[in-house]
Amino acid sequence: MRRDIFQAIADPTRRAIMGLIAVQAMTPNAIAEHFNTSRQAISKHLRILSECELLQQEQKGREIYYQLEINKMKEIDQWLAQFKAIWENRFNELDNILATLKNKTDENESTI
Amino acid sequence: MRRDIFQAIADPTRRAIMGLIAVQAMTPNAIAEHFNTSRQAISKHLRILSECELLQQEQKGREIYYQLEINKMKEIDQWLAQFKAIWENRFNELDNILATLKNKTDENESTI
DNA sequence: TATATTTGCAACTAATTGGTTTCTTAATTT
DNA sequence: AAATTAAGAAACCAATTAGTTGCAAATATA
Repeated sequence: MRRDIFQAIADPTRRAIMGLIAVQAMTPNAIAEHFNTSRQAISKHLRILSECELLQQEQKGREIYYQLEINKMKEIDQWLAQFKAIWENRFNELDNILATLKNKTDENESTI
Repeated sequence: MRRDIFQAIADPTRRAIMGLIAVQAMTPNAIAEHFNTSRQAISKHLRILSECELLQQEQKGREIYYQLEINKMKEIDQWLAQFKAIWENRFNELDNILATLKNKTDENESTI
């Protein structure tokens, strides 16, 4: 049952939960009200997110407020960086091609 | 069998495949040599990636060269943007607090 | 033409997943 | 003190998943 953050975000309900508690901490019951599934199902999702260290929790009486541990999300960004490097590089290459084409056009224009 | 890009990247083998063919196109056999699993298993992963529109393929004789469709990866970046906005915002807030603290210190120093 | 190679597809299996129901614990309210 | 509320845990179920084995189609080579 080794879980990682990529498995955590694979489920659409979990992604929705993450969006919900990204800014504001919420209790499991409050979260469950936003979905069609049972509180227990949400509770299991919260446990999975928790195992991935994606949650902060604060107990207040018998309520537990969960909030997204936003710093953990940087791990996805870091993984994505290798691909971002490629698409930005290709964009720059395209940029160079366009610039070269433009220069050639300018040269042609100057000979008119 | 509705697949999305988040499910595609949930599997560690698939993420490894993606890293492998991000820069250079490769055949299924060549990809499979990098892993402990069978060629058929890799083939299934490629099919899943394909269904998520994460692959470009080019047939050359009886070989098929697969390459990552890097533009599709931007979808993850777009989803991540909402969280990035939060962590950058919090960083700026921290920045402001530090700046305020520094100003106060400067004021105190000027009264010495 | 016969054989070998590359690949995809279908059927099957074991493990995992997301969900439900039921139960327990702990904290509040009446 | 009794009833209610919030939440986690365990047992179970249907669906999905990642993998295997076996096979068929297409291309290349002898």
